[in-house]
Amino acid sequence: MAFSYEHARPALAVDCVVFGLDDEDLKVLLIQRGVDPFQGKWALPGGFVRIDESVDEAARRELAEEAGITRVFLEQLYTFGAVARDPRDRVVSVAYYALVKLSDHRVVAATDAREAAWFAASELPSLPFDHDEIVGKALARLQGSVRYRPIGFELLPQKFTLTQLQRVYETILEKTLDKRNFRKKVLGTGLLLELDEVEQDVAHRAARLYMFDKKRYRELEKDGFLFEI
Amino acid sequence: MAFSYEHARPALAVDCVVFGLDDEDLKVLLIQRGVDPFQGKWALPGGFVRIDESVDEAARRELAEEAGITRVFLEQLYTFGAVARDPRDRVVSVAYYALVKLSDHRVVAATDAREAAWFAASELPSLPFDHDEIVGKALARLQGSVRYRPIGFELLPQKFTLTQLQRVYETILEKTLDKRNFRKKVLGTGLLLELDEVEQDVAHRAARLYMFDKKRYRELEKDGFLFEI
DNA sequence: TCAAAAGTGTTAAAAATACACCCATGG
DNA sequence: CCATGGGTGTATTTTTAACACTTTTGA
Repeated sequence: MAFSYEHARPALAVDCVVFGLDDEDLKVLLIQRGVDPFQGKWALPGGFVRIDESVDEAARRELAEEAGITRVFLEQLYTFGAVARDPRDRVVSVAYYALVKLSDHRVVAATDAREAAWFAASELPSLPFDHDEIVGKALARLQGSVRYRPIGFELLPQKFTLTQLQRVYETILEKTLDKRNFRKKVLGTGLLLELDEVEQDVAHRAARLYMFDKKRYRELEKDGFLFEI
Repeated sequence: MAFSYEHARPALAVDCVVFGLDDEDLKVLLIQRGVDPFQGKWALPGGFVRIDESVDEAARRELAEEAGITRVFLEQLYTFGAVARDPRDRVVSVAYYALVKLSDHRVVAATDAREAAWFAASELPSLPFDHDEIVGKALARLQGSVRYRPIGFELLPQKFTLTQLQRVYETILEKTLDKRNFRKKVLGTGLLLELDEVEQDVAHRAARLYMFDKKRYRELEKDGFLFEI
């Protein structure tokens, strides 16, 4: 079956920059390409947009198919439309970035026999197409967004310590923060629920656990409240 | 001549939200559609991406063709990819927003006999496709960007008074600002060149003219300087 | 009892805000 | 001479930044 159009059409693809955070650093998920061009090379997960799905749906589908990742924070990043960004065909790609709780996705499901693996964002191999540029833009967006929107929580388990949260910000912003000032500020937002629980199995005083109060955030947001760290 | 592909492909279009500022308010440029669907209705300027041009180039070309607008600030906004956003065909649209000096484009060149006109952003007619949503997103982006990036100047003549600049911010942010504090802040950026000129033909004391120091901004930007009003 | 991280307040500096009058110009 | 907008400084409040020790816990 073939499809015919009066004018030539670019192919339309999606690519996803998936971020995760572990004890060491910020990670990006890469997939070993199963097809040419660049077969065997590490690249961003992605694929072509089908005719009967939205572009957003395509991004979610590719994440699920290629990495077994579902129900994550996913947001459109930028559309890359240079004529020669793909050496074979004209392909325009809508890039997305995702934030996942690494604890949930430590073992990446490489579904169709393709390898998937986490790489430190600061030590990525050189990537095919314009994927280096896409990752660069995603990092910049992440750094810009994390201070003004409550998305840092997406990288942590549902229950987390304030020190873990501080590490999220320090890792993304690439600078150290003052512990007391940080706590003052995040608790000052009124968006952290203090739980009657502490972390388990640590070889020192156990820290209190908190949750992000998403419901309250949505209410405040309606009234024009701006999150800021 | 027809083009045939193994898989069905969405058509790829661009749409542009062009902002201008006059004495009254913030304006958006609309074009009367020359073709179906929605022939005769006011809509955003735009059109299909050609196979041999980048998406950015397509946006600039459409602006030039449909409105005679060239050499303006133009930036990608968001890609709209819902399946049914166009009632006839599957069309994914990469939206852009542009800022123009209305003084330069007061008379819009309606090239191919189609009408073009400026509408107050707050009183737009209801637009076809998802163009209402696109304009909404463009306004939100403009409001978010104007405080952190020196783009307000794009709406003014090269030489402007501080009162004109203040009006840019007041109009976009939809709130009044204190004159003394505003001046303190913009002059404090060190990015305004004070000229030895004043405005002409006003029935009161003539205000001093300033220019944005783009060269100096680019230097400071390299060193991590962040513009902020 | 030691190591390791949790938890906690105050002070100083900087930035943001509120606020009102005189000045220059053209009509 | 008057109407119109141009231009200017200070005091207060709020926000941010700097900074160090005691507590808890498990090994």
